[in-house]
Amino acid sequence: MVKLTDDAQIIAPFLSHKHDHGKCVADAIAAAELRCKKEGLSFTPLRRLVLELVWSSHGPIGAYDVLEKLRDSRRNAAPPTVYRALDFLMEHRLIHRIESLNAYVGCGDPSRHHGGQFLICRDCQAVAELDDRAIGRAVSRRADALGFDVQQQTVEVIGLCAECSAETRHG
Amino acid sequence: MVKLTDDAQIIAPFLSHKHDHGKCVADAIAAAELRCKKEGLSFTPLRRLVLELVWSSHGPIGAYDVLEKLRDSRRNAAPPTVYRALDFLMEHRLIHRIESLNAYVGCGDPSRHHGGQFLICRDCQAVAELDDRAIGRAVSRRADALGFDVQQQTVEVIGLCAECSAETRHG
DNA sequence: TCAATACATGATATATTATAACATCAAGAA
DNA sequence: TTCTTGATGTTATAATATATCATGTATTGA
Repeated sequence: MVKLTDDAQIIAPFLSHKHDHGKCVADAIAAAELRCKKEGLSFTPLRRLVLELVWSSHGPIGAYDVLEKLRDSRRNAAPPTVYRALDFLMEHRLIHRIESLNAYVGCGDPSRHHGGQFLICRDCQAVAELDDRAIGRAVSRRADALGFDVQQQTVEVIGLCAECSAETRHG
Repeated sequence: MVKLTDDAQIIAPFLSHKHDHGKCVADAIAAAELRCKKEGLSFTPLRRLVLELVWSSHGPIGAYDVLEKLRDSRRNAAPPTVYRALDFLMEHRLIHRIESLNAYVGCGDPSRHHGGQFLICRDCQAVAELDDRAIGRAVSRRADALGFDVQQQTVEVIGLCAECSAETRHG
């Protein structure tokens, strides 16, 4: 996790297109395991596997793509199998849903409570997850002024990540 | 349109649950007509009708609900009929899509360019559309810091509007 | 005016995403 | 053990969205 100021943190940064992804996945699973243990959650083999599959793409992945991968090991897995596991993982904030893509992405830091803010690269599909309180506060301030009781914030920014943006400019 | 500060405007406020909605729709259509004329856009009867239907609910409405209403006057309308009209209206910012609801809502002020920020009431489905530059700027600042080239911002806040929130508290 | 063109719509089929409903199984509590 | 609860299996279907090709209509430019 990269600390920018007291106020803004990058929960999951954009990564070089060729980072050590095996380690990413392993770390994420370990963190999830830890948190489930702490909170007495039932981190079953299925849920663990689905979490691995979501992480395996290291980008937003659709439920049916997860299902396809899941079928490598569980031949008759059906949509509810996947959606139930995804629901569990979302409920306990181990993954996030990207509304504008109908897709799911691993949470970069399940140990902390944070509003999901995402930068999504249109080119390489990479996602950076932020926790920028300046953003959250700007939203809350306006909502408060209108007497609106905020339950959930969705902030999704589509564009080009630095790496892809550079590639585009240079040919 | 309500001006809050130099910086933040409510494009479309929460309205009392019983406001004069006929006027709302009429105003929206008139504004759309004006803008299409100015920009030489083809505001066909179908597109106009779909825009009216989207406004008629004065809240987010699904494509298939629009389709159902459309069939009152166009018996064999099919999904592409609606989706094409919705695409046109979105492209020209006469309506917005609420990603977290898979639904569409009339744009409160098509004459100005603005990032869509929405407060969505979970209870009464009302939507307030904002253009709060503090929010937009907070997002842009962070994106810039990461070299991210922003193309589109989606900010959707789910919760309870003041009216529903009061009802909840008082029984 | 007429053909050529481009845009808009009609019509059919199908893809993609998500949930309902009910059956079965497995683990722990009474 | 039996009961209960939560997790998963299984089948069916709902809800949302797009592809494709045919047809119609408005403009425009020769």
